[in-house]
Amino acid sequence: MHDLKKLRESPEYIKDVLARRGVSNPWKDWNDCDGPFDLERFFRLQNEELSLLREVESLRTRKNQIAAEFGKLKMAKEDTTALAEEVENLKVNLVDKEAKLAPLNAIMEAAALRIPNRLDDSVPFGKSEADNPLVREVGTKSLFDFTPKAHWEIGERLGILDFAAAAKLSGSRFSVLKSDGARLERALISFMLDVHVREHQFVEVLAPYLVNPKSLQGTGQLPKFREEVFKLAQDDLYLIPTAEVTVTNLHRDDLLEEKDLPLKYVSYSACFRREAGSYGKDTKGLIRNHQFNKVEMVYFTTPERSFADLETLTNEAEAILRKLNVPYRVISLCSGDTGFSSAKTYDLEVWMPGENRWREISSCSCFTDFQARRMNIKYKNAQGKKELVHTLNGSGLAVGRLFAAILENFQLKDGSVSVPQPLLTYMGKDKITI
RNA sequence: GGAGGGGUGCUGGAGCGGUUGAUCAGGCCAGUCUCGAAAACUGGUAGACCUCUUAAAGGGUCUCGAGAGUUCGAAUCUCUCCCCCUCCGCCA
Repeated sequence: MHDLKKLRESPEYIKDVLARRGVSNPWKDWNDCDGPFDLERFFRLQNEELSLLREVESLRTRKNQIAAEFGKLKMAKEDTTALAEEVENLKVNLVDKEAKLAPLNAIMEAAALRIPNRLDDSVPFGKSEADNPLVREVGTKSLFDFTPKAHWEIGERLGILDFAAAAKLSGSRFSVLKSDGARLERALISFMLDVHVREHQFVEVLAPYLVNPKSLQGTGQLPKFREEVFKLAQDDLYLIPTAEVTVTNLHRDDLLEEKDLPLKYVSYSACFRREAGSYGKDTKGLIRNHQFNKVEMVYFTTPERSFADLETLTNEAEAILRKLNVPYRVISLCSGDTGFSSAKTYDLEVWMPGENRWREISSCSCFTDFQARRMNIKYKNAQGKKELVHTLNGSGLAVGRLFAAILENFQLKDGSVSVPQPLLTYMGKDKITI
């Protein structure tokens, strides 16, 4: 969420925010307000809201004065009928004005929640993922003297992936891991957590998978991505789409100390996404499941260093791929492809020889103060002043996709898969065979 | 699920319906003292928003778990909801 005062005082600011994203009307698809909503209406309602607020406040001022005088008169046993009469008329007016103001407040807040974060100057302009510039490519793609298979073929043949069983249990876009598959998944989770905790000084967190709507709003999943999250209707609870939600909300309404920043957390969690609107896309394998495992990294930092921290965070995610020797590339998301709450995002993509394409495996973003403002997360700076923190997060990494990348990159001609060296102690073997 | 207790500022803890945004203590910050520190003493210590000013200061509104109500006036009374704690039952 943006600073409301800034939005009001500077139409130029909001126009700049939108222009950077190439968005002309952030409310285009907004259906919960009566009638079309655009910038013009936004500013008009803002003015109405403000003048109404001033009226309400001055009426309340008088009301409070009357109450105080009333008390004094009562104490002195003097006549209060004149005041009683005045306040009675005043209240009729006040109630009327307040009744007009409340819905206006609500609609303006909802409108403000739909304005995306301001992109950093370094974010390249572009329309779609086709315009994302390559930052670097690391590792070399293996040469196969056979046609490499897709991970679902390898996995099913080895008996470590069972999509038929998953369909029986739950439906499409789920997976069942068995034997060395289950163990590999667990190995990857442990390995990544260990690297981040031991080598990158993260604090490990294990948090609930069910959260209240307020937590989802804090990180910006609501109201914008309502369609994406699973909701438990009876309880007003939601399944987290990422551990970013729980970990970032850990410090909601907190006041942090500057000396403790950056605070670095890493959390494993299962993640749940409805994947509405992606029917028929990536229906096979582990790439796009309703439930998947992910190790997530979160930073709470200062405005001065947040973009430098984004480089560090990205590098920390990359470290996993370098250690495993999986070829990958880093791309910088262009304006059209950067997420709603993010000011700048790097994506990590791994090479999938079976599919002959790159696949996103991590997304590292700097949210500036966009999330912190909604969550009211501040820190005391050197001058003792309270200031909003900056938040960052990145996958470190998506486990299912990494699982798939390992099967595809380290598959052998005989259908077995060699286990990368760092995973040997976790797997207890160097090869997955039938 | 049953019975009971409780939610107040950074923390603890007060608060007959009337200058109580809130006594007091602790913490924290600053100052005095000191070579320095401790102790002692003095002062300061909520946030959001509106308004005013070049700025500082000032004025105003709202906030005592959340929401609604009673009243001229609510932290204080009423209702609903949420959360926490204790005991019993059930349970991984």
